[in-house]
Amino acid sequence: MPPRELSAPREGSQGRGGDPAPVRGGMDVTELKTRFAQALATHTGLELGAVEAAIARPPDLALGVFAFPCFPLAKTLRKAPPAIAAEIVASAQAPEGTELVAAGGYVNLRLQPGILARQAVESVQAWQTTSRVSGSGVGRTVLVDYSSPNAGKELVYHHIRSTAIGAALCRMYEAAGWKVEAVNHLGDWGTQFGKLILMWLREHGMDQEAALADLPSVTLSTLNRMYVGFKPAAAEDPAMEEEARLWFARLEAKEAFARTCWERFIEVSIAALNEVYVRFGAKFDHFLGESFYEDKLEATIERIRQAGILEESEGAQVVRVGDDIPPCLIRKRDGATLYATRDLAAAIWRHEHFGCDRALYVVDAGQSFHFRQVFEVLRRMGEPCAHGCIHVPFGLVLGKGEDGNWSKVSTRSGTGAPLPDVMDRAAARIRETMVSLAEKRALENPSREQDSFSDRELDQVSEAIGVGALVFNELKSRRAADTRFDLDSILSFEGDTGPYIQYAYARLSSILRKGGEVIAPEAARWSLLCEPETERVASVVSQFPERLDAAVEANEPSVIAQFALELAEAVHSFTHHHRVLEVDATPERMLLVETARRTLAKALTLLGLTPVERM
RNA sequence: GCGCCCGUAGCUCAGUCGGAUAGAGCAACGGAUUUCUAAUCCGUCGGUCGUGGGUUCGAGCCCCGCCGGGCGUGCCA
Repeated sequence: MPPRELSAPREGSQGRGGDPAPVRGGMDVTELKTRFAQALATHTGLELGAVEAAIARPPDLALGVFAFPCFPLAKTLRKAPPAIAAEIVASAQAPEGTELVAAGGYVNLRLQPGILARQAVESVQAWQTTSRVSGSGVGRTVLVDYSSPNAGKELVYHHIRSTAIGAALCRMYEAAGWKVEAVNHLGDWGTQFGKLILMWLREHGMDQEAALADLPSVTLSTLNRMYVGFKPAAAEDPAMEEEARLWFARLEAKEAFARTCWERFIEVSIAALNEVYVRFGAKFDHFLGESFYEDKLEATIERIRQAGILEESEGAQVVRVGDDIPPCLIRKRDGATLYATRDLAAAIWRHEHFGCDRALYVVDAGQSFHFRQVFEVLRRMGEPCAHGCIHVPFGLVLGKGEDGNWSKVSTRSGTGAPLPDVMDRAAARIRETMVSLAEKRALENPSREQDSFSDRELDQVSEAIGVGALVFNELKSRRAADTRFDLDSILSFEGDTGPYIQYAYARLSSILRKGGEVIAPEAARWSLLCEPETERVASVVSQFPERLDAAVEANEPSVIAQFALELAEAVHSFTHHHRVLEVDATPERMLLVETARRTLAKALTLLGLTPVERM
């Protein structure tokens, strides 16, 4: 029985050269917020923490960078909020480089021209030198269990969801200072391997020696062919079902022939998986499949028994986990163990070997129930790993059916198609677009010098944009939402898409290429970076660390995806409104362009997209 | 039946700790190219935030009821 069936799979930055100058004398965003809070606290008699918690961001950057609502004070002070705001502004001292403005019931903190840009530049320099965007996770370890497909089968499109989310989470945690252990809980055990062994034997006339000798020729498509072929073959010869079960029993008994075949099948599967994983930068520190825990199950059950929570119920062994949900099945009536048993053994083993503070299970929302049970059993066992276990659920990948309605995975809509094939198709479509666009440009503007691409570059760029577009589509919405597979809108250069962000990055890169050297921040005339479009870029850039922290705490890659979109929009607006090269403010604008570019590259990389210099 | 998730513009979605006029993209319509990539930008149109109560100075957000949809629910994984 395959673990985690189709509908339920478990599933570099390119900064420019040049050493960033050391940051000094600057004030980053959080520091500024604290100073603002201090100024307010002394004049309101409120606790610093309470003030800091109340501070919000105004809806419009023109109002300021921070806002303090005075409404809650109205009752105690017995004054109208606008009057309170006016009083605070009159008496409190604004931090250096800022001014306080009363607006309605709010006290807003406004920055002097260019301060925002300076903050952005210094913020990026700070995280660039430590190569970590935020330090909130330093000293802690997180284990991320993701992708976790069945061995012996090809990845199909919907596997992209767990893989993209999990891989992004790994990089996000790393960027926040965590030590990350990425684990692939491969479905590498069960009767399906009895079927594969039997099929392989049949293909060699039931001659074990011949079958063994031919093992090196096994590829993923061999496995796939046998997997698909078993059902029709067994329909003709019903005895095969029993034979397959027998072969799995021999595998469990470590019988040499079965074991050797199985090892080769797993080896081929992992190699094939890695070929796909590398295309979205998914990496695993450990492939620890279900088979790995087989010899640890009895000890796990013994531990449950010793905790005094194992009960007999209707012939099975169970643990009661609450009044509102059914008990967690540990051992079936026939003595066999279950999915939950393996997850319990895995949770305990992993915690003992990796010492992780947090363990994420990036598995679809359909298995919420299962994880609730497993985590509750761990808690009742008194296992220390229990409190750090977090199920990170996500919605379905929907495809458009022939009737035009969105529905679950199916081969026809493309969501059940092999994942590498879809990636190839996406890359090919981007390649076509690039070529036809180049032709169009040459026609419309024959005098202008056009970028030309070698075949190799064209391949690399279209791969990065095409695959990146697929990944971005899976990450841009909240995990809980279902995503929709519609290649046309995914690959569009317009709207909330990967290519739109890539284009912003390529534009910035192009400007930097043509602009040459970037000045040191110490030499910058900050007040020249004061237009609304310029400040918008600076504002978004300077929010990166806090947004990353929020994303990590919520285990939500979409927070980073939305951030990347916001930054891309700000960048497009900026480059459209303001010339960077050959103007008075060129040195300063170049500095901002470089800062935005580095930030965009980092955000894209966190999500699993490869930034492209030209497109 | 019970549990979990979801319901925001015609469509797809954001909306942070409850805070200022609920924001984007697509679609539709109208503009912008002597300009570093127009794969872009700017504007117009479009909302009883499913619904009825409650808490609050203030609710898309919190609480309760109802309606609609999805997923799950004892020997699969």
